[in-house]
Amino acid sequence: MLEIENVTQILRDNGFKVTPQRLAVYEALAATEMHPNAEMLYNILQPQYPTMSLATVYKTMDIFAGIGLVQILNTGEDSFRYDANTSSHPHIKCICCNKVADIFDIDDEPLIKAAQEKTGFQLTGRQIYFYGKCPRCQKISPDTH
Amino acid sequence: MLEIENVTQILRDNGFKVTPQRLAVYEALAATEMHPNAEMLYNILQPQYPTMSLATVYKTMDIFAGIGLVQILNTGEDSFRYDANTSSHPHIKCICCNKVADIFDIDDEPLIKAAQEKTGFQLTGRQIYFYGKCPRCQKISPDTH
DNA sequence: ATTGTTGCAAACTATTTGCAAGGCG
DNA sequence: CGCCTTGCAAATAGTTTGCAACAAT
Repeated sequence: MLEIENVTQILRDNGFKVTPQRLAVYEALAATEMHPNAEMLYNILQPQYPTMSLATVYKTMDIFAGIGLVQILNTGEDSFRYDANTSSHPHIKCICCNKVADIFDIDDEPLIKAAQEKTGFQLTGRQIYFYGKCPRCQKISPDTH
Repeated sequence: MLEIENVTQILRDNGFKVTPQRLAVYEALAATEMHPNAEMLYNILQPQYPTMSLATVYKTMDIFAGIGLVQILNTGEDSFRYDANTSSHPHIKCICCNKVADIFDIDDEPLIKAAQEKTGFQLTGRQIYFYGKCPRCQKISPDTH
């Protein structure tokens, strides 16, 4: 969730060129809450950037992930999703509508500390995913699942 | 981590036939702690079951996951890993040697409860992955990462 | 001017599927 | 014996790569 100037700066600092495509990809990701995968991003960008290619989206996300501008989510689907919020927050996915949401303001420190102590690992990251039925889907189809 | 008789029973109860391949796949998975992906399982089984095909491993894991005999792990690799222990325990992966280990006896209830309250979801499952450097790799290459 | 980037198409890889032969119930 | 399963090969889908034209520095 950075300003374009900051994205520009971070790209330059890491030896990458600043291109309209890269900024557009970042803006599109930062502007949505849907945690899109590469194809969703490509479809979002298509109208404004008709020559944008899926390969560019992938290459861009690869670079962004490498320099800490985005994080990659594995919710168990066949494709990766992306999040412009790089803080290590848990995510939750509705098993009915497939929406992926953030969970902020939840204290996972005790769990992390316990994991570190139990395993002796030097922890560098984590991914926490919850699955269930969202409030909306509970109303629509209360019985399924 | 069930006995073969139990696996047999569960397959039958769910209307699936009991075949040597299915039992072999289950045994191979239950016997290892490496959290293998389909290809690793295939390679493990190959010597004893030379006609075993990768497709059979995939189909079998699909059935097993469906009837709760295995769980599928997404550690962020390009392939899924499998675990014969279907309890919802966290996993930890070494970013150096890529080993995936279980974390047992860790209390994730508070986090789950908090997630449920924050989101209003009816939770049905979760996946918790930690990443870092294992004790062994810390000794071998203390500086990297 | 140099070097990195784009965008197309082709390559690649994990997984799934169609189908004929075979095996379980 | 009927139907499900196997195992091969082909298909599929997400992602990556090669490369020539192009653009950022």
